Amino acid sequence: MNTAPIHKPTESELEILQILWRKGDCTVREVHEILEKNKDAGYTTTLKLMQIMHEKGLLSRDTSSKTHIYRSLVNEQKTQEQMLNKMIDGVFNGSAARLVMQALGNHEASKDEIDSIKKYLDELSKK
Amino acid sequence: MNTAPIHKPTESELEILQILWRKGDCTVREVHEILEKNKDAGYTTTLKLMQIMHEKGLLSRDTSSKTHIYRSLVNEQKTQEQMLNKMIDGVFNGSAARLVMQALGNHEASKDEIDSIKKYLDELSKK
DNA sequence: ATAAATGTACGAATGTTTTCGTATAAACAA
DNA sequence: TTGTTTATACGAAAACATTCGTACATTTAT
Repeated sequence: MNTAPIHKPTESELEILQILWRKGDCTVREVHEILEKNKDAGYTTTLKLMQIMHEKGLLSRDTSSKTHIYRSLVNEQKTQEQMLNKMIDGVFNGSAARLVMQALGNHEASKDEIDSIKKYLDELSKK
Repeated sequence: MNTAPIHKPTESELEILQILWRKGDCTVREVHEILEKNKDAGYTTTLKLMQIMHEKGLLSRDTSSKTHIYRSLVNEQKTQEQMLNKMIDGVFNGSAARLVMQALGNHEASKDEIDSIKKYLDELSKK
């Protein structure tokens, strides 16, 4: 037990979390500027979203200076895990294998990727 | 190009689609009875949901008899594909391999599953 | 024939997420 | 100093999604 994911993040919240996971701590403006590239929303929308996420306990923030700095409180791996499991159970009839094949089939995995997966599978087999 | 997914299905809609994918064409009652096992909602809720899905073009229906029969108009594979791609790009930084490993690591894949994935990977390698 | 069961239609309440306008304060530049 | 830019706060509208009640029609059983 590590992070407490009482609220599962919404779609928009996930976009923000992703930015924070990649970039580390950010101001609202920094997040907004990245968001803007793919999306079309006002600054106060992003602000509000992040404030709500803070209320929900998804983000912490440092308010010691005027410009607040936000940090993700939810673990990237855990979140990935949750979403995947949900998807496997819900959409792939509980078969991780089917999900894996679907993923690899489409996403044009590179040779290196395939090799690393094979290696990983060998490890799993041993156990 | 096959199915036209103008609206991406919501969570509830996905539950219904899954039933239709598994069972084939169904009446509202059939869907509802399955839904009820995991969920707690009234019959008319399911009805309304399916009517809306029909409006959206997610389902077709045969109204020739009093009891309407619904059919999914969206392709299971395509939908899985869409959801996966979104997840890979959005949550796994574009790396199918990372998703795959995460999926296999947690979901306690069986020996058979692992073998079938290996076989699949070998096929992919050849190309 | 009539009552009970089963069905659809549909409006409307509820709940949730997303978006934005406006107020206000602080920092900054002229 | 005074205006401009850059922040936060926050209420409330707008957009969706979910749930249910009620009306009404059609079967079905008595």
